[in-house]
Amino acid sequence: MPEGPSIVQLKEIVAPFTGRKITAMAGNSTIDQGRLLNKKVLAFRSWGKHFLICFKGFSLKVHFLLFGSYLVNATKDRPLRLGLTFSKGSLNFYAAAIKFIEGDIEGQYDFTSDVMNDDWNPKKALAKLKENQQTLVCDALLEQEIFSGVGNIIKNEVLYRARVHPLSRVGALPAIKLKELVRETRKYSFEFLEWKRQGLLTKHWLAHRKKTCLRCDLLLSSAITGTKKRRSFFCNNCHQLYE
DNA sequence: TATAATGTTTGAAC
DNA sequence: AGTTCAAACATTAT
Repeated sequence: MPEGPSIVQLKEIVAPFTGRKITAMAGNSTIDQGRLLNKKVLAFRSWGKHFLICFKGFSLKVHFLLFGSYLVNATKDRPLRLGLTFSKGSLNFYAAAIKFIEGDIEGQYDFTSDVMNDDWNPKKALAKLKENQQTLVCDALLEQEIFSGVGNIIKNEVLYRARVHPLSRVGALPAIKLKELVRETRKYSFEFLEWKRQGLLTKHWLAHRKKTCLRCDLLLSSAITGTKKRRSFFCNNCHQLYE
């Protein structure tokens, strides 16, 4: 359930718990759960795929990895990782990686690299890309220090829209194409969020897990690509390979 | 029902 | 000592 936009949606869903005190904790998380008792949530924040629950002096970082999930005011038949009970309602995490972060969140995260953040800085992303000339674009898009929050779906959809072959070298892309990639990554991430809210995300996939190219009507290629070894879907006809 | 998948960290092996 | 790689984790739609 990861990728940045899904975490932004989670923030929206739990917003009513802001300012609430935790009255009980449960679950198999090995963190010092007692520390959370009677603590008031100051804010829910996020950085890429990191979901952050901020308290005075520390924060709780929740990462959903590949299979993590959450339920609000509900439980399911799976081992509970961490359950937070508020005076009115509860927030339950399953199969997530959870840790404390000490001190103020500011300074520990560079929010200008988060594609969903108001402080997102496309120029910085572009500059970082230019420092990675040899990197394949399929890897570069998944680089959290450059595009925090981008996952495999966003990668595939952005490359399809920009018509860039996943095995292209960053350094081989014309400057204008590189800019387009950065712009499209931000744009698609917000479309992802909107479609996710509507429950129509998968309906709008153009490339990810698709079999045929909507532009060419040809079969899409599906291959594990890059050093990150994640699957890419691309059309050998309309995705341009820059090398 | 077997498989693949919206992901990252860790520690062994080169 | 730097780099690569498999393992581990853990769930569910297709």
